Amino acid sequence: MIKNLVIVESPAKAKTIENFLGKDYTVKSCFGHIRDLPKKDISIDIEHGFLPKYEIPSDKTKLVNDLKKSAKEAETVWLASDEDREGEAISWHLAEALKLDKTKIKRIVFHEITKNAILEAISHPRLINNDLVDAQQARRVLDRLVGYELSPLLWKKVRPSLSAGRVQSVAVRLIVEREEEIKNFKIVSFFRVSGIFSINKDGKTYKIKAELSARFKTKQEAESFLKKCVGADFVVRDVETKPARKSPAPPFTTSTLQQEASRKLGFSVTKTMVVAQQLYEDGKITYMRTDSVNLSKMALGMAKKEIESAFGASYVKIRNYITKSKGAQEAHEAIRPTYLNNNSINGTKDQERLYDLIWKRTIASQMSDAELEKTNINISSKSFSEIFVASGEIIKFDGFLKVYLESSDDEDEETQKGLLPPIKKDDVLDSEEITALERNTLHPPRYTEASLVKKLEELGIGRPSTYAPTISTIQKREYVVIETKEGINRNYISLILKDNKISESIKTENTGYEKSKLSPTDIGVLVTNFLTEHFKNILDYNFTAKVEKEFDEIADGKKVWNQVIKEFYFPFHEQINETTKTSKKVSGERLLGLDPTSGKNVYVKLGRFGPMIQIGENTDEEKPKFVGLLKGQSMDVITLKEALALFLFPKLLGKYEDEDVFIGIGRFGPYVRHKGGFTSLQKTDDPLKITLSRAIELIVEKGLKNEKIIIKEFAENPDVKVINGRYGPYISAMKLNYKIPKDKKPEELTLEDCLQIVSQTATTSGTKRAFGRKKTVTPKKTGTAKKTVPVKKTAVIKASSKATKKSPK
DNA sequence: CAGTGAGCGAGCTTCCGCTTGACTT
Repeated sequence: MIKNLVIVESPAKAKTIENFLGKDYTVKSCFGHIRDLPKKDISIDIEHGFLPKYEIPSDKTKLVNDLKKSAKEAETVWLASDEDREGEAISWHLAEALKLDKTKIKRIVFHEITKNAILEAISHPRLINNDLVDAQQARRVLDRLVGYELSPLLWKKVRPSLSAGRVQSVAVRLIVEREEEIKNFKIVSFFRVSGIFSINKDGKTYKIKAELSARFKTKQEAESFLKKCVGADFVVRDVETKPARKSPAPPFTTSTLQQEASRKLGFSVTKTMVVAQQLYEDGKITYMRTDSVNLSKMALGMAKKEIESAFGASYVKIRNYITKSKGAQEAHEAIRPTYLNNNSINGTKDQERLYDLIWKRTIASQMSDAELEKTNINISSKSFSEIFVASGEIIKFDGFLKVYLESSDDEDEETQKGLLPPIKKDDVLDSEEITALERNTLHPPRYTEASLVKKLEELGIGRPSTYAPTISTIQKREYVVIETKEGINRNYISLILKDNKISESIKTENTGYEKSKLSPTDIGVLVTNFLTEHFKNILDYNFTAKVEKEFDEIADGKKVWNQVIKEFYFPFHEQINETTKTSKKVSGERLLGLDPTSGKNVYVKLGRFGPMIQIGENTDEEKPKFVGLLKGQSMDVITLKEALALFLFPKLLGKYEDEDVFIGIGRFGPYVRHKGGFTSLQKTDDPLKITLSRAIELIVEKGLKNEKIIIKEFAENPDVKVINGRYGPYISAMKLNYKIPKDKKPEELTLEDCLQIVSQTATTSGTKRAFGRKKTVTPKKTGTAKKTVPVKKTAVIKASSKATKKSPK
């Protein structure tokens, strides 16, 4: 018998809370939302006040039934989902789906998982806030309407299976526009002058590096300046010293954790979240999806104690940080170690490194400012009006810098700063060397995953739980790719004045190298241009901020949710209708020139399967010739020559083992064909330049790999094999696959062992079942949804090639 | 897995935000 049932969102949280509450309370988790709009269609009754048709997804029915049973037994059901819009809606859905008796419900909230906070919450229950629930419904319905009306339009006008939405389309737009800026960026070169000066004092020689305050546009100007420096006097005009302070960064939120883990550890945003989830489930850190910079009183107390004992009381400064980000809902604490006295943990390397980062950031956030002293030495001359400046910085008190300094995205070359020599006003300096180097202005940097998250957060677009998935989605849709751009070698002029002589030389530098940056694909550009042309309002960077304001008004009871949706929807739907009618299909078609052999037009355009080259017209009697673009080629810049080169495939390279070796370009990119077998080229292989010996290498490699796939075969029974699959070894018997028990070594299995495993799996119903490739079964009647069912062992189902066209990947 | 791209038409694709395992060959 359950007296009190407490429902929280996360199972890890449930476990912790149960310990605080004692045996009169049973704590269960609902694993986030338990109901949603079905995926198959729009599921909103537009005519009747935009009534959403919710359903419990199939993978949640078991869970909901279990909760329903417990709730029935319980005297009181405590709905303890998070205190934000989504959390309130989760409580409401629970009340509805579990058919809870209103008198049994108590809604409670807490922002930190401490005994006091929980007990405090229990003593102050409230009712479900229906205004807040309505605000969530408005959010949900708006996103569904936008997503499910824009996407089908793209299927018609651009390409099937594409998608658009309030968040993802703006994310892609940011990347497309940045690329456009880079394309239009005009590189300007200039000359930067710096000098090395020296002085003898008290028997010692001091050297000092200073940079000229002015820059020169041309070589002539730089050269004439250097000429003025020949034999010039250099005097210290003044020495400015001023104190400065640096404050620590606030504790981590999801977004700042992703940024710092990317800059300091090189993690992708997904990797950061996976590792953080592991730490959370181990009880090592607090919840990792949060937009709050707040720390609990208990955490502040622990931080104070920890800093005092490690560094002394002068290093402590307890601070209250205030969230600056737009639309923050602050249902949780900042991300911090659960126990701040653990300055390290035992775990995987990644876990240890991420924990270390979180620990340092949290501790530093409660430490004193660093105190600095900045010094500028200005050096002038009678021979010219410009000034050389040497800057130095010394740390008077390190404060938080003892443990942590936030990294920055800026890639500017940092000037070396440190202690300057003891130089005073009116000191006379000798010039050792003065150089003028040609520099170039840099285009704005492409986004990294993490800097895109930062930008989205600034715009108030997306939530902590969606940053990583959004970045995955726009890559899955092939709107953007993550690439490392190799820099280009560029020559630059160097002028050096030394021993009263000016020498000129040409040097080379590598510039423009960018690692793992986001850039748009042809499809990304076309879709973004299409959407910004016809749906300027949705693609507007402030669209989310605007609707969020309305959601807030709904939450405050000042507006009615479906009225807000109505005002948005009808004009939007009209835009959809209008565009459907008037807009042509988008193909990005561009005429490249004439094909010299046939005299026909050569076009580049977006086809059903991606960018392609077409020779001839669709209307021609003879079918046009087609070929897909290679990876790395873009519709935007491809030339006629490059396009025509693609039609040389499949190309005969030579012979290997008496059989022809061909290079071709297929559905999955460039390949080698030999003896009827296909092998994909590696990313680094250029199909236009590949040699026969490299192709043979690939064929041999593939052969070796295939040998390794089969671990064991049995002559007595060819139907049974032990195979090394993508997800580890398994047994294949009579076309069905079986897991190998953990205590058995795959390479030592005998035929008898295998058959025993097969028979045991077959007879044990429930948990252990044979698994096989999922087949899609077409229902007899139209109108019913397609179902995916695993192949049953008893039924003899022949695999038809059509049914397996969905390859898993 | 491997040479598609017109057009016919059925059937399918798609959103954002909460949460974790289950599952893949």
